[in-house]
Amino acid sequence: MAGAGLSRGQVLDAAVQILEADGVERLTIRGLAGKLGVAATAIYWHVGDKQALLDGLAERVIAQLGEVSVRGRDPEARIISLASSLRGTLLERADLVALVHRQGRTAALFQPARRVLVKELTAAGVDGAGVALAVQVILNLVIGSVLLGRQLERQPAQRETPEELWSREDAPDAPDLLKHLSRPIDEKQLFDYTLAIVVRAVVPR
Amino acid sequence: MAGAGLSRGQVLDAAVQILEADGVERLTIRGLAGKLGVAATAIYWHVGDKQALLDGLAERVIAQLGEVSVRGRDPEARIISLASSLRGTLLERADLVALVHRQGRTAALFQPARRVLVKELTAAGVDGAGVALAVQVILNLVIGSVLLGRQLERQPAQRETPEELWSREDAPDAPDLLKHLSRPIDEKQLFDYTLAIVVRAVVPR
DNA sequence: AGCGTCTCTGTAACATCGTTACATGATGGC
DNA sequence: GCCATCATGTAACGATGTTACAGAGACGCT
Repeated sequence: MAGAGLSRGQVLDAAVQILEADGVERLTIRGLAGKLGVAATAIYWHVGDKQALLDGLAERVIAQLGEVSVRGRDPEARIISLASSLRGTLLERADLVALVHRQGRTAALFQPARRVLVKELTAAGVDGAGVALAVQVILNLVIGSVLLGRQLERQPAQRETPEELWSREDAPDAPDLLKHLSRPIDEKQLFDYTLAIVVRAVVPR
Repeated sequence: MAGAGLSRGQVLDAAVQILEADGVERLTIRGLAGKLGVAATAIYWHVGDKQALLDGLAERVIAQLGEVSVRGRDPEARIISLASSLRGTLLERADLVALVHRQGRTAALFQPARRVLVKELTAAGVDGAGVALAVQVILNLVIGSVLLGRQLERQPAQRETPEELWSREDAPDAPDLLKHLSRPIDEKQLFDYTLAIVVRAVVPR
């Protein structure tokens, strides 16, 4: 590697790999340098200190994961498909999203989706104040779902399983209720359900 | 301090203080010991390693912040007040909530609220499957809002202000829309709005 | 060719962090 | 008085982020 010369891009690439494979806490300057066959100081030369490294990663994630696609005929369907597919994309890279969040760049990550939503909602006949509000409502739903979903993925052994949290006294004369409460939650179903409610309330028809 | 003898409770108290004053990354074994006028090994004796310390903190936060109160006459108003006040309480200690989240104990933190919600929704006439779904929808709203709100608090200097994110081409012939988009978001208003939509859709009337 | 400058990399060190091995003091029961 | 348990301190290890500093290589200029 020493012969070919290092570049900022290569460093960030390797950092993303470590990040996705081992998590943030395992992303270390020395480890990154080792992966690249280089001394730690080379990292400092190309990308700066660790804060700059994380900023660079966030920037890259924002550029790569921000893109969205819309499908569907009516505004309601288009908005739902947008939010749902965005959630799916981000959930596949939930660790990267968490990094962006930690770096305080969440707003930037959602900017492309925000633009599209503005367009769709305006086309649907929502007025200025309503658009600004509705856009944020929908995006909050997405980011909330992603941040929560990440926890369920990354920590497969939640301390308490749903079964342990509920006892019979919580649902005195309703074994049916208890059964439903103890069932693990299908996050996707939950999201789709909430999304449908919100979009239906926000989009005029 | 050395004369009185140290206790696990005192250690956790001091840890909470550091946590709220300086943030997680500043919570260090040596710093904690120093604050207590004690050697680092004393911490290990009383609470174990750092993982155990964080677990203990999460446990304490869960016990203290989990409580909820409900006010209002009809089920809809009671549920809204519950969710809204829970959000307020958690937002005041958003760093502690983030810690609980990181420890994978989010479910436990919300268990008291979950119990109350189950009761309220059942009283409102929602059936088993509906209760399980509605409870989680509402709580996801709360935790999502808290996790997002924390970022806005803790990092007062978001990299991009709302004004910088929008240019005139985003709203070609609608200066009114652009004005609304550029305005900073009132998170509380946003939450109340979404909450009202969701509760109205979930509670039969 | 000689020289200087700029770019890039390595060596070595510093402070800080989590953690542990080990010794030492205190305290109370026998 | 003696010993076991409790509680704390000293000193060290390895890992981390970071920096000072030196050197290699390329390139242009005289």
